[in-house]
Amino acid sequence: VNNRSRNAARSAGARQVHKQQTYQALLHAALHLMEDQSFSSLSLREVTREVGIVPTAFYRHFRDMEQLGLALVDESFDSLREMLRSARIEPMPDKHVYRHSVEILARYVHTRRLHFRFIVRERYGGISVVRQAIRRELRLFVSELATDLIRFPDFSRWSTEDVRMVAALIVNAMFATAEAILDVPAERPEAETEIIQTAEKQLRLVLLAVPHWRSSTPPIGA
Amino acid sequence: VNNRSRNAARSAGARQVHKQQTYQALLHAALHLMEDQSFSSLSLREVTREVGIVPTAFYRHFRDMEQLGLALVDESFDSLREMLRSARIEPMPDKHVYRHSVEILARYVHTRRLHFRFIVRERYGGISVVRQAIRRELRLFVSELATDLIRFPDFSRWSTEDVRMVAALIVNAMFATAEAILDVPAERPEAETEIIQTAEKQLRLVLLAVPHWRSSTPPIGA
DNA sequence: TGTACATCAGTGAACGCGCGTTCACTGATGTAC
DNA sequence: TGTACATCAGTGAACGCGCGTTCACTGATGTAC
Repeated sequence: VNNRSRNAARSAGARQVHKQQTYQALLHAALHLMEDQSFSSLSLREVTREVGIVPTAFYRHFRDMEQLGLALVDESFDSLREMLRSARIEPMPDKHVYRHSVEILARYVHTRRLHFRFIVRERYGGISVVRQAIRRELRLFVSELATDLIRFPDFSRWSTEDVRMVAALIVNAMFATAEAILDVPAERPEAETEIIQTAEKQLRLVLLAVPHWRSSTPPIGA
Repeated sequence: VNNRSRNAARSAGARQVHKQQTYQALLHAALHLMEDQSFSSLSLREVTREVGIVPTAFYRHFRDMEQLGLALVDESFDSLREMLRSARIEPMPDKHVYRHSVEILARYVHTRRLHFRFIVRERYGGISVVRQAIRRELRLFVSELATDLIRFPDFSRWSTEDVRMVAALIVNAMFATAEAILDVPAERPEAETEIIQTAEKQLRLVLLAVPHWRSSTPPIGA
């Protein structure tokens, strides 16, 4: 008997499963409602209405909207990290490495549209707590990209700080590209091609400079 | 008599002057209140309360908050253009052109703090009408910078499109830098030095690539 | 397996509040002669 | 300059509305034996 109850507690019961579904529905409803508005102008009642539960049920899942916002930051950065992992794993054609990288970005912007939109929208704009959380995650994200870059021979003698500088530049360009793709009007899908071409050129330009770089604050011994 | 009335109408009467002052006070109050919140979460009543007029008096100046937002876009981009003009007019030391450019940016971020914050915050985040207006102004701003760049010998054989691509990259890095400066905590002012150094390096890196660039879509005849 | 009790996701009524907007108004400023 | 009328920035009361949050509740699911 004791065993059975322990197992029931360990594996998810019907109640737990259902709660988890509502939780996910709240996150998705919030992202979905951000089509035409920012997170800060989203109301608790709107979100619960979209999910189909009563406003007070919200408090079974989050203390307030701020906490929901933080959950969205976590979920959205999971998508970004997955993108980075794709870029690492997929075979990179030496010839078209820039094109291929930008295409991975474009693909994730489409499949994880709501997550990208959330980060782009709330990165500078929204409520303080969410903005801080995004800023923190973004710093980690830049570091992860820097770690990837440093493996390439061109960066082998670079200082950590300078690699981060390049990574930050690329991440900024990447987000501007993501925003541009998100903004392509439905009636002009061909606009995306131009955006991708521009992003590819920007990436190519930045990495073209790398072999010629000489830091103004060279590492000790240089 | 007729003359006098015409002159009175032409030169600003006391009433006109006072109305203009209230108008400016509304714009400034809105920018000021955006310290801890975005424009979309700003209420008409908050703004009039800050100015010290009754809510209904707002309608003597703007049809609604959206119109006030558009006025803020115009005013803010005037500040940005003034910055570009500074960069054109001031003598550029050949040796430290990157450092100097970034310092002009930093100076304007401080003197026009509220305008920069407004653009950075509302560029991706806020209400649609304001976002569209910023996007439009930003495209013009990129073109203006491209026109400035194209005067430099390194860009002489570049296509217009490619110069715009570089200008857009620089403007994005510039805004990321502006945001970072705006975000420097009051108790750590020395953080700004690092931000400026990074921005300078990014600018140097991008322009280092320029002489080595070969467009993948070369102009006819190349 | 069956029963008695505990848990807890979701309900529904109620609250006080700040909001945008309407309307008729006031009184200082401007205009006409 | 003086007077009579027009303009219009700002006033103040009032409205209906959606909001976040409280509270006591219900009833399906879970637990103990």
